[in-house]
Parts: sequence; C-alpha cells; structure tokens
Amino acid sequence: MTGPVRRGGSSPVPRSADVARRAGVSQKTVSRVFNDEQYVSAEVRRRVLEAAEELGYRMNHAARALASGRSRSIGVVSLGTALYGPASLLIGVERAARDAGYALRVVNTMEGDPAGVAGAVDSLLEQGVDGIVISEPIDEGPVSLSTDVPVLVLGAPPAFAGPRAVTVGVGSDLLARAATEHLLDLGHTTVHHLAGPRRWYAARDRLEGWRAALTARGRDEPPVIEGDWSASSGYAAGRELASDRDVTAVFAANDDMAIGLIRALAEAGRRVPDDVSVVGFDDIPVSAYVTPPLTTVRQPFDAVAQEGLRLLVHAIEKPDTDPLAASDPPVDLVVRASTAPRPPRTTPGRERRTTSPPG
Amino acid sequence: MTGPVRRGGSSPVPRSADVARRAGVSQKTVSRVFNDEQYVSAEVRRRVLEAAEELGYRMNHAARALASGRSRSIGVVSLGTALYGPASLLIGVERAARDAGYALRVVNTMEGDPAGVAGAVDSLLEQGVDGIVISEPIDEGPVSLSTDVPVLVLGAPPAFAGPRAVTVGVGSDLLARAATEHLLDLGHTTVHHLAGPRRWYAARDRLEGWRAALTARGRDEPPVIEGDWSASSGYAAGRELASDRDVTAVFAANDDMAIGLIRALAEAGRRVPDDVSVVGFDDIPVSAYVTPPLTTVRQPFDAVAQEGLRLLVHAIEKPDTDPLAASDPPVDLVVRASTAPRPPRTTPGRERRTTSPPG
DNA sequence: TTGAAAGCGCTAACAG
DNA sequence: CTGTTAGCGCTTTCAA
Repeated sequence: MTGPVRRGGSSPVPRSADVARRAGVSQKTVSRVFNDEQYVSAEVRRRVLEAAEELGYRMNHAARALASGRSRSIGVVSLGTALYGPASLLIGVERAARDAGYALRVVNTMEGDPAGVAGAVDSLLEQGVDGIVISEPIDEGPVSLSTDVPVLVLGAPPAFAGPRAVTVGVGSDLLARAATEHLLDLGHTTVHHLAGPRRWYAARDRLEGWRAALTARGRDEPPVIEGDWSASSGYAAGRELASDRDVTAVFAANDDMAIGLIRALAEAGRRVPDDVSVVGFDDIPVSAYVTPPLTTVRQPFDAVAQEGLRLLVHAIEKPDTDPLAASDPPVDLVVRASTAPRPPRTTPGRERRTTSPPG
Repeated sequence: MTGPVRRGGSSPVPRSADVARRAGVSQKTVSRVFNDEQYVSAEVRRRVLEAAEELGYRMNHAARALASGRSRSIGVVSLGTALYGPASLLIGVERAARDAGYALRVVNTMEGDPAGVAGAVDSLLEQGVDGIVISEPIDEGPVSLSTDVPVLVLGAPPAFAGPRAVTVGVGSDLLARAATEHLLDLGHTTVHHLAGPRRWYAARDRLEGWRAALTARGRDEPPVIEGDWSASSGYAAGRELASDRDVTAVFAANDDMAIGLIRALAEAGRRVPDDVSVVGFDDIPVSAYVTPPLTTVRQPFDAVAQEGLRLLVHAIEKPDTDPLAASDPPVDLVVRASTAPRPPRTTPGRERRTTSPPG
C-alpha cells in the first residue's frame, strides 16, 4: 500500500475526512457540501468550505467515480489531424462539455490504424466515460459498439453506432447543395465536383448534396474527382481540370483543395472567376484573403458541437426520457470573388466565338 | 449504493473477480495478468485472458487509480483555438501520450477567461492526472502552480511554472532569426516585423529572434506592428505598410497574417516579391499554394511534442532521477516565391530613380 | 438536517 | 509462481 502522497515534502494531500475533522462535522457532510446537495445548513456549509480552503482540499474524482459509478467525463474519438473542421469541432465539444460539467478525454485515431474507432472507444470505456463523442468518423467497415454508454456521432449516418447512439448531421449535404445551386444560379451549365476521400462520411455527404442540386435541375453530372482534403491534391485536380475548356464551375469539398485548385488553374492560364468559378467549403480563416477571395460555405461547427452535446448529456442524465430532436444547422453561403457568371462561350451545337470582357 | 451496472438489460458488467472465478484463479492473479506483471505462468495467463474475453471484461480505471494513486493519464491545458500551431501540438501530444501508455484529458482556456490557466490546472489536478502539459500559454500574470505533479510547458520561459516544471522551448526564436536572416541575406537593408499578440510567449519569442538577427548585423529596428494571428489583422497591417516605400521586407509571425498582408500589399499595387518580400511562420498546409507561394519557416510540432512528452513521462516515472535534457529542434526554412532580392531603389542620401523590372 | 456503516473494483504488501 | 488481507477516498443507504 502506498503511504499518503506528499506534496513537496510538506503536508500530505488532504482528504474529505481531514476537512470534516477541522470543520467539526462528519465526512459525509463534507461530501454533501461539495456535491451541492440540499439539507446542509448555511452555517455548516460555510465552516466546511473554510476548512477546505485552509487545507487546500481538492476532491478525488477517482474515488468519486468508483463509488458512484459515474465519472462525469465524456470521451471524444477524433481524427488525428489539424484540419480546420475536426479541430474546430473538438474545441466546440470541449467547451460544451465543460459548460455541462463534464471533463473531456480525447483519443485520436489515425487513418489506417488497425484498431481504429472500435479500439479508441474501448479505451474510453475502460476509462469509465459517461458518454462518447465520435467526431467525423471515416468508414472502416462496420463498427459495432457493444456498450450501454450513449454515443454521439457527429457527421455520420444514424446507422453508424450502437444501441444508444445519438446522431447529429453536420448538414454538409444541405450546405453542399446550396454551394452548387449558387453556381448554377450564376448561369453555369453544370458544376464539377472535387470531392474529399470517399472513406469520409463528410465527403460523401457533400457529394450527395452536389448531386442532388444537379439532379433537381436536370443537369449533367460530370465525373467526380477525388482529393484528400489537401491543397496539394486540389492542385493536382486543377491541372487535370484546366485542360478541359468545358469546365466553368467547380465545387471543392473544402477550402484547402479549392485554394490548390485555383493555383493550378491560374498557372494554366485559366482565370478565376473570369474563366472558371470555384466554391470552397468550411470558410477557413484565410479564405477571405487568398487571391481571389474565396466564395465558400461556412460550417457552423460550434452550433453543431453544442447541439450534439446537449443531446448527449440528455441521454446520459435522463436515460429513460425520449431522445431530444436535433435541429438542422443554418446554411451560410459566403459569396466572395471566386465566383462569377458563366463566361460567354461556344454553345453546344453551334459555333460562336466571343472575347471575354476585359479582366 | 448503486446496483451493478447493467448492459442493455442483459448481464452485469464483469469485474476482475468474475474473471478470476471463471478462470479458476484468484482475483489478484487476474490483476497481475492485466498489468503485465511477471511471475504468471503462460498457462494461467492464457486461461485468464480467455475468461476475460468470454466475459467481455474491461478493467476499471477509476478503481485502479484509487488504489494505486496513479491515473495513468496526462492533462493538457490548451488554448481554445483552431489555429494551426496549437492544434498540431495537441495532436502530437496525444499521440506521444498514447504511445507512452497515458490517456489524455483536455481543458481549454479561452483568452480573457478569468480563471485561466490556474483554474484549468486545478480541474486537471482534481481529475488526478499524473502530469500536466501547458501548451503555448499566454501571459496572464504570474501563475503559481502549487502541486507536486510534473508540469511540461511547451513554448514559454522556464520560470513559468511550479517546482516540478519541465520546459521545452519550441525554438521559435531560432526559427524567427533564421527567417529574418534569410531576408537580410537577400540584400534587404532591414526587415519589418508583423508580430503576434504581445500576451503570447510564442509571439515574444519570435520578436526576440527577429530583433537578434537585426542587432547582430547592426541594422535599424523598425517599429513593430502587432497583429492577432488572423489574416484579417495581417491585412490591416499590410495597408499601413504599403504606403511606406521604404518597406521592402516583412517577417510575419505566422502564415495567416502573412497571407492577409500580401493581399493588402497587392491591392495597394505593391508586388510580392518584386517590391516587397514576405516571410511567414508555421508552414500551414495552404501556404505552398497561395499567390505567391509563401516562404515560411516550418515548425517541428511533432518533434517538440514528442520530445516534451518524453521529458514529462520521465519526470513522472522516475521522479528521483535527474531531469532529461531537451534538445533544440532543427531549423527548417522553406524558401518559396514570396521572397526575392531587394529591389533597386533610392539610396539614402542620393537621389536616384530606377524603373523596376517588368513584372 | 446530520451521522454511521458498508462497500465501489482495484493494487500493495506480505505470506505461502 | 499464487493467494490473502487491508485499504484507496468517496457515495450510498439507512438511521437518528
């Protein structure tokens, strides 16, 4: 058995019994005070708090968790990437959790990690979390989570996780649809799509939204190009697309790819937005300052995280109540200078040459 | 007392005693197996593992923490921002911690948060973490950490934290110096600096490095402009700087600000790099694809996180040994197209007019 | 409104 | 190599 832990060789770490002795009350009363239970007289509460203060008492959460069966913490499974989306979501989740009185435990999964999400969830379960958030998962085969702990999945279809799963769509599809429609409204005959990796639900969502917009207007659906979210993959896609004079509008699944794409287009002599319009996705902080400033669609990361956590905490604390309904996040299209009306050009079937307006 | 927690209305959650019974050994032996202790025969180990598997046993970390006095977890205090630097550092820390067998608990502080770092540390201490990482702290007055837990401070001066503090400089000063020297080597008479917020140690570090480079060559030190890391603050700074024809080289404390700066310069008709050279800091993923591609200095976030965690884990596990020495991270200047030799111009003291080369 | 007693599931120390 | 015994610091239950 370990002796009492000492601090800097001075006094041992105080426990609630020490506080109780000093305040002249029972240990249970100290517990009551620190849990804000009722039935403690103001006077006793004051004495306890004072004694605790003097001793520098801090509650031992491990003991509390063991005795109560609840840890008051939430586990997050997140991708190990500095991408703006996942990072923003994590911040939102942390703040919402803290506001609700829960601590956060984080496990990252790496793409291609054999254990993957299931392993991460398992390690969180061992740690005794009261709830789990899976943020922007990627598809690595079916994950069956054999747990009773409520699971919130941010940005994946409902079928993704176990029995007590709460799902909050990040609304990517709606946003993607709005982005595509913006381009169509500008007169473009069709819109090309530079998608994220197929394994990501987020990428598939956006692809669906793009497709829906095209279908609704009976437009051709050009072949999809798949990137990996990086600017460099956007650049590669841009080189491909640049040679095709029929391409006048591209919707990229994130801003990084859009930026790479624009650079490739520019190097190939295709001007944005004069010759080609480009819409990005996310509204990363620099997108208003690149050349040209990027038209993009802002994701409400904070709102999604907050909303999701509200549902999760509800599922944790009121397991027998009906699950709360998730509301759809708002669409926020930010129109800047990377989109413009479709340039006059050869109409399919007829020969016609026009000069573009002075740039 | 709570009854045993049930899973989906089926069997109760198994504990080590259940595994022991099923495997026909003592509870302590199960504990030995799960802690990889020696002195367990291969046969017994196998039986235990098998029984555990069948029961779906998972160790209860709260109980372990309570009994052993160690939680095998590390707490991180991080800024609640999606900035590339802090986000990358967090990812690095998580991975290093996991590799070392520690779980991660995260608390974000918001700028202007009254409780601030001290409050965050306190909540981590309650959670019983074995060590604490403070990532890229900002200066909010002296923080005195009254704890025996080892603290790793990433990117702040040694004096920052308590008795058992380990500090790892992120080497910003060295990198900033290299960036400034690159500009000087290009023939620029002096280099202007667009700094981060004074409150950030990281910003002050970079400012020091810039100043050191200038001083070493006996150059004028132009007034510093302070931004807030955002592209928009870089843009504002750029508008100021653009009107001063003496400005031919600027070192921005991060890439976002550099990008905003370049845009303002371009709008004012000052070409980059022909008229003004700009160096950024961080090498964010898009910086190679903006216009012009940004010369910047890459921060070795992963190496810093790994190195720091190595020291922290050492301090946790071998408290009586000498602290390990931190090695300096390497300088990695990425030269792209935003920097060029100083343009010919009016030499101080003589009147001389030259036309700039065709752009 | 307060207190006493009995664990929560595990590890530490020691005995076999 | 394996088992026994006593807690870790709190919450729960029940009694006062």
